[in-house]
Amino acid sequence: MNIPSFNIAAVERDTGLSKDVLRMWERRYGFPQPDRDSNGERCYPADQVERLRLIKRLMDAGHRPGKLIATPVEELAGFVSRRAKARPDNESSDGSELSDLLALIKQHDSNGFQQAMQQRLARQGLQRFVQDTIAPLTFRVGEAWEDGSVEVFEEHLFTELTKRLLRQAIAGLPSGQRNPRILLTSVPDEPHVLGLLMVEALFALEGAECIPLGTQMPLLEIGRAASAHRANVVALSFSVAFPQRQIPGLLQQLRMVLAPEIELWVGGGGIQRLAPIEGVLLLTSFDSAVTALTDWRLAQVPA
Amino acid sequence: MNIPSFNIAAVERDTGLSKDVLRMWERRYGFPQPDRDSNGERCYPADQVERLRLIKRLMDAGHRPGKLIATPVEELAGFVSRRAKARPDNESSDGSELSDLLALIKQHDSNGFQQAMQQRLARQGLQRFVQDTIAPLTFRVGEAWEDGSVEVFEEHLFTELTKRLLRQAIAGLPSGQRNPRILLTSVPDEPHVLGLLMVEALFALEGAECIPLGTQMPLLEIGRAASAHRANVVALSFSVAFPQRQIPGLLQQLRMVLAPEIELWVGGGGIQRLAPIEGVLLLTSFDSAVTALTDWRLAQVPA
DNA sequence: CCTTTAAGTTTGTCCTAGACAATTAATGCA
DNA sequence: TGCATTAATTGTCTAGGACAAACTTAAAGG
Repeated sequence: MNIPSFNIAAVERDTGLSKDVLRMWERRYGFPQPDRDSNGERCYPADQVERLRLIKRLMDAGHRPGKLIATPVEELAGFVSRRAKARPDNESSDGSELSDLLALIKQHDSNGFQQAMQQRLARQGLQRFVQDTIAPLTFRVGEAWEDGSVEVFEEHLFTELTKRLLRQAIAGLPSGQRNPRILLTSVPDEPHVLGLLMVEALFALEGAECIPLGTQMPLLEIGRAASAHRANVVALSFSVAFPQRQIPGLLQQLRMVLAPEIELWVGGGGIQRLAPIEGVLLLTSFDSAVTALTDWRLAQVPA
Repeated sequence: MNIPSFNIAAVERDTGLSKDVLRMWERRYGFPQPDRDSNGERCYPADQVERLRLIKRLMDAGHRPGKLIATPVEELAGFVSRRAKARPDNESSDGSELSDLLALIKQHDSNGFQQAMQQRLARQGLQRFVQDTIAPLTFRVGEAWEDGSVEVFEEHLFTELTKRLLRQAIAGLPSGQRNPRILLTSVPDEPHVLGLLMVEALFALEGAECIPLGTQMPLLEIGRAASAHRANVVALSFSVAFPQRQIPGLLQQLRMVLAPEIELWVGGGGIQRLAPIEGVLLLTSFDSAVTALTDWRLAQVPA
């Protein structure tokens, strides 16, 4: 019947823009400009929701809302990711292989993608597979998402299939009593798990005992879990999408919640430009993660 | 230094209670009653956050907020889940085996749990493992979470380990060109994936081609994904935790977004008490899911 | 006595509009 | 050119009012 129209809660869900922001933009910029139902409540037409999603995507890519909203829709499509722009086209032989993998995703060829990845895993071994295939490929997918050449559902498919691959690979590794005990999780509002799985694979390869708790653990729960599992280390991951400004406060709070003898390691795309924090170890690369593990073991020997 | 205190956004994150609700309760019931910082903004002490989390848990178990807030903290612990109360103690031999599995989780024995589950999988086969082990165990964990005998992080551990098991089992099944093509996902704000994995296992066993897109797909994206993957069926899952009242509206919207020849199947704990919806097939049990698949195939034959 | 209908409570979400702090951009000055 | 200060931008918080949907309880009917 009537064209689907969205109430403010639905728009928040579908765009990721908070109700406060939606109302504020309407007040300040005059967009969006939803209809009102009999009850005076906002009804967003589908095309405005679509434009909002585009704007959000470009904002995540580094653009500013004021400019974006002032720009007519047609021009918006021309905006390109800052990241993608900044990176020169270093199409090494490896880069083109990654492009092939990406192409499989864009063709929605799940089986082909899985086979190609399995092959690479067998060829490279788990460690190099994580560092040289999954990590750069994830980055490429993020870029492509930003510049609009990959749809959301394609990104979801990639993530889901890659998660399965990694979990399978991890399950194949030996387990048992190992050291240190590393608890892996993320804070609330951080649902991305790929980074955690990648680092879990590396840690497990190095002989650590990994305790994967999934994502989105409330801070107080992380503290309890660490005690209950007698963890030596709590490892968190923040994706590039996580609001940067919240991270320092979160880490300080968590540091206070956590027993002092438990180390706190933090990694992921979201912490690359972060100032150092007392009592928190920032892992800016996979190599630094492995180094952290080695260092921890060295520090234990004297004791 | 100072005791960790939470601003309203942090409390929303950690409790799942929206800012609006937090402010409303304060206005109506006088609880919570946060301090104010120099800027007049709410600062929730840790103990109030803790009580809010307890209240939220009991609300999810079916209690009403008005009563809960009026009740002193000590008594709150005595409240029990309605579900758990309703169910008589039918401790069959199978029930006690499930209790053993639950006990492993409570002892934080990941390896023991994984081994026990692997054993059951081998003994029962995938279909019965899903129906007779994973499903009732998930239910038991939900109950135990409601009555407080299982911590949040224990539930997370259970979920994570079970996800791995299921994904591994699914990966072991044959794949290729099969029918029908079923796209599996969930709507935004529905992060629970276990139900989807269970039904994916069943569908895959029956020879369907499953396209897992993970959770939390915006409605418009689900429509696009269904077209792009040429799906015959879109299958959604709603957990018991999902706000019931939103479901009918969501499904109607999705039905409009979706091409009419694509079927929409919906299952999960959240739809058990739902009124029928035009053009949507409600799967209230695993058996009905398998039946739906059979019926779909029968309907295709004449064409 | 049980079932259904009607009235009354409870509860969440939405509304407006103002204030301010934190970030980012732009200016002036060395 | 590089750095410090001012200015613009932008998100989040606050307050209290309104209302509809969900749930409870009371009343009426079979």
